[in-house]
Amino acid sequence: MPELPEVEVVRRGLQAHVVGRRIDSAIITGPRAARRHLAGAADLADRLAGKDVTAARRRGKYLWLALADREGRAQALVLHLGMSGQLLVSDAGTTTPRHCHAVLRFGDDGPDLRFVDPRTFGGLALAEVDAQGIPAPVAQIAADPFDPAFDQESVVRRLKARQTAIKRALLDQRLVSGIGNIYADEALWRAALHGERRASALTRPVLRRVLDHASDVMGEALEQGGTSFDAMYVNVNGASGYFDRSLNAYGQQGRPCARCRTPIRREEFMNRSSHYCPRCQPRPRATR
DNA sequence: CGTAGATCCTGTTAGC
DNA sequence: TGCTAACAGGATCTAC
Repeated sequence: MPELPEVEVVRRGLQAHVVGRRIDSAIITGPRAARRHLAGAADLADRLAGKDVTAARRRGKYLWLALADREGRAQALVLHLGMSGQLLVSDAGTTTPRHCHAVLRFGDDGPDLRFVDPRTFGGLALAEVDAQGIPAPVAQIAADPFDPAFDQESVVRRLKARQTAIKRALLDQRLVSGIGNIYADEALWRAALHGERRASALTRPVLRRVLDHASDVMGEALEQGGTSFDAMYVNVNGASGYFDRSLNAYGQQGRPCARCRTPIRREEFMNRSSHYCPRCQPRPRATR
């Protein structure tokens, strides 16, 4: 599932293959893909035509293409991959894949950009940007750990005020962005913390540690994902090698914990799976 | 406002 | 072999 490292791999692909080109036309076929663009799919396609792509940026799991019109006015095409979104750079003649909901065509002879998303949790929207170039829908998203503006002490302060489970807080994109279920479980395993521990009850050093682990695990995934990135195929699965080799908790139920050999457990939490070592990460007492 | 749970969706896989 | 049910989870909406 695309979390920060996978989305960053896609951003780099957009940087390499889309930035500096002028959009000639757009075709938006999936109504759900444009649901965040309130004026509708046809309006979105109209407004994209003729725009220059000036940058490919990211905050957490949100991607956007910075756009400039003929007068140089800035806007942004915000892209979210959801659960299953992919951005493919492919020649216009090639077969359109199943679940392709949007195509950008460019004024040059280069390849198209296609948005493919079977589960349709992702989407595109045109947005206004602020003075820093941040699109309106991204404004309430917190900095991710790789953002120069990331302020760990501020996140720790806010975590100390949260009465909710630490895992839920880590997944709240308004607190710290980029972390999804996989990396939350991995960070909690590394920090030897059960995800249902109350955030406010953890000490500041422990909170710093879990944030550091989240940053580390995503950085390591990015290193591996970045190397297997195919030049012409911008694929959210670029980091899949990481999933095969380096996970200690996520999807490891029944396998021995790498620290203590106790079998990893899987439980339902927040309508999704949580994976943890029952010995290294003991469940909190029934205080919550 | 903070918190918690339900919901959207379809390809893949496990199990009978 | 073929079918069904469970499973995957990011973001948003609603209710309390």
